[in-house]
Order: sequence, then C-alpha cells, then structure tokens
Amino acid sequence: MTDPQAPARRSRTVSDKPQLTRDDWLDAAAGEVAAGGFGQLRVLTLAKKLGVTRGSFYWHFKDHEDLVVSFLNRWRDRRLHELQYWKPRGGEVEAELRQILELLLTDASRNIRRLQVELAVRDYARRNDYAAELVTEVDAARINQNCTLFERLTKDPERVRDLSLLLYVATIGSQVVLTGKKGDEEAIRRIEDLMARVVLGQR
Amino acid sequence: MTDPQAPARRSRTVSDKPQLTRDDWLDAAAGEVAAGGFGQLRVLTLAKKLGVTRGSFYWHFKDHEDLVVSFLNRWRDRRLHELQYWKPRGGEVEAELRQILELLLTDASRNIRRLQVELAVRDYARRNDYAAELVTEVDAARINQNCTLFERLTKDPERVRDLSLLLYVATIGSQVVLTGKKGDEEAIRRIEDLMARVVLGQR
DNA sequence: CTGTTCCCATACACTGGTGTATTGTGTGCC
DNA sequence: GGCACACAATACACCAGTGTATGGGAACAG
Repeated sequence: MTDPQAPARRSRTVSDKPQLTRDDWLDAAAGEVAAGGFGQLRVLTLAKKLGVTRGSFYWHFKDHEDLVVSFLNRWRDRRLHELQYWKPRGGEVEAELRQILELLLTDASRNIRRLQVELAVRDYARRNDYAAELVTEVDAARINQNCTLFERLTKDPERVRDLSLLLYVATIGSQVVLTGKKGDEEAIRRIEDLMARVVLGQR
Repeated sequence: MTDPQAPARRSRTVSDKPQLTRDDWLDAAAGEVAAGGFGQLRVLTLAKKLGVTRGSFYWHFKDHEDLVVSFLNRWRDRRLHELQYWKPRGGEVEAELRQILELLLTDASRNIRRLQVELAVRDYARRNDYAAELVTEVDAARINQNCTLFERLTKDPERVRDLSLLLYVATIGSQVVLTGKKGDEEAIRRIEDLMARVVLGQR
C-alpha cells in the first residue's frame, strides 16, 4: 500500500506515536470521503482521527485544497494502475468473460470502501472541473479495457464498442443502485448472468 | 407547476415583489442541490437568490432540516406520480419498447436539472437514512414499472425481472457516466439500440 | 379607520471551521 | 553535546453559516 520508495519513517516517539506521513492523512481522508463525501472532508476531523492537532496537517499540506487535489491524484493513479492486473491471461474465452464480469460486478460491490470513494469522487466531479477530468480519464481507460476483452469475442468493432459501454454503465449503475441492501448480492449475480448471455448471444 | 388548489397568492406589493411560498423556496433549493448537492444547500444563498433575507425562510420553514425533508418528500412524490404517465398505451410491442427506451435514456439525459437533482439525492442517500428510504422506494417503483413493460414481451417471470433490473441499472449508469460530454448523446443512442436488441433477442 | 394577520427585515449570539504565526520537542548527525 | 531538521502543539484572528428575538410594513376584514 505505502510507497516502498518513500524514505523510511522515523522511529516511533516515546509515546508510541509514529510520525505521520502525507499518505497517512490521505488514508484518513479516504474514510471521511467514503462516509460523507468531499463536502464533509474536514481537517479538524482528520486530525482527531489521527490523534494529532491541525498543526501537523498544515506541515504536510499547504491547505485544504492541497489535500483534495492530492487525494484525487492518488485515486486516479491507483485506478489506472490496477487496470494492469486485469489483462486477459488467455484460456477459455467464455470462462474469461465470466471471470471478468465477476471481477467488475460482484467483487467490486464487496469492496465497500473503494466503492463509496468512487461514488463520492463521481459526485464531486459534478461540481469540480479537475475531478471531472480525472473521472473522464479513468472511465475512458476502463471502457478501453473492456474493449480489449470483447475484441476476442467479436470481430465487429461497432459491437465491441457498444458492448463495452453497456457493460460499463451497467457496472456503475449497479454500484449506484445496489448498495448493500438485502437481496442486492443476489441481484448483482443475476445481472452478471444476464450480461454474460447478452454478450455471448450478440457476438 | 404550482399547486392550483393552493390559496391564491396575495396581490403584489408596491415594489412588485410577489410574496414567496414554501414551494418557491423548494424550487430555489432544487437549483442549489442540482449545482452543488445537499452539502451546498445554504439558507443564506437561497435568500439572496430569491431577493429576500433569511427572516423569510424561518417563517416558511422551521429550520434547515425542515427544508431538506420537505425537498426530499416533494421529490419522492413527483417521481412516483410521473410514473402514472408512462403506462403502456397498447399498440405495437416493439415500437412501444423503443419508445420507452427513448423516454428512459435519451429524454432523461436531456433534462439536465432533473438529472442533477436525482444524482444529488442518490448521493445524499448514502449518508442520510431518510433519503435512502425514499430512493429505495422510487427505485422499486421504477423497476416495477419496467416489469409491466417486459411482461408483454416475455412470459418467463425470471427473465422479466432480470431485464427490468438490467435496464434500470443501465439507465442510472448512463446518467452517471454520460453527463453531457462530447459524444455522450451518441453513446446513449447506441446503448438504447443495444438494449432493444438485447430485449428482443432474449424473449 | 383600526386591528389583525401575514410576510419579511434587522440585529445579535453562537458554532464550527480555516489558516497562520509562534513555540515546543524528539531525532539523527557532525 | 550541541545543532539543525522534521513534525506537532498552542493560540490567535477571521469568516461563513445557523437560529432566534424582535420590530416593521403591507393587505385585508370589519
């Protein structure tokens, strides 16, 4: 999680409080953003959560905006980076499709924290231009990723584009609509199934 | 828009300022919510927008929370009420499907204000239990509505359920991902097309 | 004309949040 | 051991926003 290239953290103080890094603040911020969105992101709250005062914050960050921008950048970097691990690794095409669908739908819906942050970023993007840029960038990369999958199933480039887009909006829509209520887990599995049939039927 | 049953507004004052109603405040609130979400909903801002001071607000509403709850209730009522007008009115099944899809996807994406409010309410629902209740209620009603459409196309009740759900999450996902950027209009039309083929192919 | 009601303005107290300047303290290094 | 640096605490000024109490004026009823 933490950058291995970063300079080693200084040894703990007497009171067993490790000194904080920028990333520690960003991690704490993730919790706040997940719970209440960017509008509820308070320096004071983070400080309390980390057991320090705001004095520390203003050493690590220029101001509140600096925190937000850093947070967004880190989010973008991680989302783009994780796409690397989703490269199709050969094998049965249908099984691979199932696997990808499970990754995008079921698995994603289980990682609640990540999901909440994602929704918060998207919401913030509606009123913040920079966030909107990053979201657009990530969306494009993910849709493009979906395309590389479908290219192995269909030769028609139009169909590839359309299926990728449908899969993506269905994924996002599921995350928005089905947020852990009773029966949602089951619903997601049904969508997964249906999408698989759709893709295999439409090639 | 304004309730015709409401008691007639008093005549205008000398300064040509019609006196405000609760609904006027709620309309103004819709603008703020659409632009910045519930977190940016400020009494002061609304007052400025309406050309009055906060004194007026606290006559019409008990407090800030009263405004929010009233806003949410009105939103719920309107969303449930508008479903009445979407009743299938007979005719060619395929044409009707096309028509419904256009209504849900293309048309909805054009009414930006309504869309923005919808997304804001959904976001707020992530941290407000009451809003979450209303959203769940509206979602259920809409999905149910979709079911009544698909029942005329398919007899298999499972398939009806699944298609309705897929259509719904795709609709919401489109609204989240495709928010007026260049090429989005075209993308929505493609999803519409694909959904139509999916439904007709899956029956 | 008079009183009442409705709607809004004004003024004040209070809260919660930011940012900044200054001081304090542990830590590694020469 | 003392110095410089990294990180944090404290104290202050400041601002935006809420809620409340009270006063004021227009419209209507009689």
